[in-house]
Amino acid sequence: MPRRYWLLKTEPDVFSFDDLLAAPQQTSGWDGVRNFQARNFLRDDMKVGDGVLIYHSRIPPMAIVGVAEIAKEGHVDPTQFDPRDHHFDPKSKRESPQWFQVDVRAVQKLARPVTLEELRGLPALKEMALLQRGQRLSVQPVRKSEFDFILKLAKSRAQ
DNA sequence: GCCAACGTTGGC
DNA sequence: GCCAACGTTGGC
Repeated sequence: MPRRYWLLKTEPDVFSFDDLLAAPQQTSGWDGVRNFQARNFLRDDMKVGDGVLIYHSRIPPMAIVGVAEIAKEGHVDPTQFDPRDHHFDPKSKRESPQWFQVDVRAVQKLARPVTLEELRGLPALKEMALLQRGQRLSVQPVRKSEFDFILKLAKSRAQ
């Protein structure tokens, strides 16, 4: 099975790439995802060693800011059972959990953020999920060509 | 803060 | 199973 590539969105005021770098072993559970399509990627498709782009949404500058990798494959997201947690799901039963997470380990911060604005209009990325109209999935597959292109972009125009 | 896009819920 | 109402995402 060849290595696959993904993009994970996060709101940096909630959890940023710097927070991931500061975590023990630079690793964190990617919990709180409450969308079935995204859940299926987390539970079924992500494998240890897969490459991950971390994207900051909502707070400007919206940008891809770092690279990570899958450190642990899909396992139960405990926040679904915690009534005090923002992501609590009263419909989730312990014997049949609905929501899953992976563990993600930081690999490197990009030399500079690659902004959404910059990504738009690049022919090499015109099919990238992040850039499609109306998309809002927080867990997205990324092509190897797109992953490599973005890493090169971050280096080539680094200040 | 606005609102388009889209996912989910629930009445029927 | 349909679909209107509602809630959320996330760029602007």
